[in-house]
Amino acid sequence: MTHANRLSWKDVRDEIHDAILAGRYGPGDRLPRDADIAVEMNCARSTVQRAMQDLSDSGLVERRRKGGTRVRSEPVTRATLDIPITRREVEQKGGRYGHQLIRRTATDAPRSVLATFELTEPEPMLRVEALHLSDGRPYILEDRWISLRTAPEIRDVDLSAQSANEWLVLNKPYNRCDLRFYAISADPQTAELLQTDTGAALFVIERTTWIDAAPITTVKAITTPGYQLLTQS
Amino acid sequence: MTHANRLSWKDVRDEIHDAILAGRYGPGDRLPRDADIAVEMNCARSTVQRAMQDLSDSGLVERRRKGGTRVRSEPVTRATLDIPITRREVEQKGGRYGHQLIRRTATDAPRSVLATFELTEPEPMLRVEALHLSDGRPYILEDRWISLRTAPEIRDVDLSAQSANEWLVLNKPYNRCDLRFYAISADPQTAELLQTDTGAALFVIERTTWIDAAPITTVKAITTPGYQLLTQS
DNA sequence: TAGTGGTCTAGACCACCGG
DNA sequence: CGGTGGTCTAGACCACTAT
Repeated sequence: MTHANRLSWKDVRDEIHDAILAGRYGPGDRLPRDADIAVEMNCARSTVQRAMQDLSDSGLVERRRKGGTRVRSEPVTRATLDIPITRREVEQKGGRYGHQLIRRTATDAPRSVLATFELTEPEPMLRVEALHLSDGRPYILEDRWISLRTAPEIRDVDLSAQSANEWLVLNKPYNRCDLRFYAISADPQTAELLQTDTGAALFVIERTTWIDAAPITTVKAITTPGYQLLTQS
Repeated sequence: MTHANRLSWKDVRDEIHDAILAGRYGPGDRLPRDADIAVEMNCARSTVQRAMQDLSDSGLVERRRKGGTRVRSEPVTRATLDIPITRREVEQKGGRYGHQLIRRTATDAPRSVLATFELTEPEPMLRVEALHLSDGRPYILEDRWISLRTAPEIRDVDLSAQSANEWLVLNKPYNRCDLRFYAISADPQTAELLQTDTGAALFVIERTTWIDAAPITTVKAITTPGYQLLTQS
């Protein structure tokens, strides 16, 4: 006779997952304590803990000390996005990457940019407008603001040789990153730069980064028509 | 004299994180084995493992058995998105939620929908077009296909009382979910339903779900102008 | 303050995969 | 095959928070 195989945390996770989906626990219901589940399933408590951590990460349950584990009452679709640096993205699609520096201006940040960074005091910044190319054709138009307090070295970087995108990724690590997605209609100037029609619907990715509370950069990346962003499968 | 405080896995993570950012390990470089780091930092190997798991989840390093831990050579911005059910989203913004069933059609899936599900055989489906409202005004227009093989019960649901969105979330759990984001120009019909102008730039969220290999639903959610999707902070 | 999840430890064995 | 990460265990203590 063979004894039962040892349970893995994924087995525990799936069992609890199925129990919730089967309706044995409804939204808001409290699950048994980890320790009790461990006894019931004949495994160590840390194995249950590992399973619960995963269920919590994926948004199915919520855990609180003393409060126990509860099924999330408001279900969400939770997904992970990977946004590569633009050069890498172009090359992975089989294109030849290039970029053009359009304009480079040192100036104080306008109010809208300060608001994005959650700042109230004036901040000296470098504004960089650049175009990323795939096989010589426009791919992404970026309008970027970089804090000269947090990243003064950017003054001495030749941004026509290396895109601000890449320099920052390699030299200015961040702690916090906010993303924002939406659609805009191409204004005449944008349309011309992206070689498309005025009024075309364009997908926009805004990214803002900080190191601790210090602002690093905020960028509005305006993509060409047809661009799609996919989740990791 | 007090002895040094015990290290937490976050301390270990931050230390390694900083070492990478400071350039002590460059893209593609191999880090020491977990066991060595544990000795060096005077903690258990499992603590290092926990720290590394986090760094791996966040995309900074890649780990392989026998191959060791390496700094990811192509940096990515990794972010987590929470997409709530529409009713909840509207209510959270302080709006009054409503929805209208526009059309409901049982038919075989067209080729484009089959392709989305990665199917080659014909599949009977229910197509549901509906409008989500906030304070009586259009909020999201959804064009949804539901597999009648996987979710036959949907035939008997009154979709004017409960949106397909909510019924599915509560009754048809999924295993796999693909998301896709892009922008479109409003065609005349869409513009009328969303009470906006033809040609307006609209942000679109496409979501496709499966249970194991079986298709459940695919939905194209067309948002009203100005809609933005944000990451969790 | 007591109950629950969160973490650390030390040791063991397993699973994967590069050489 | 051997080296490395992945996981399990049993036990201990800590940290948060509901009651």
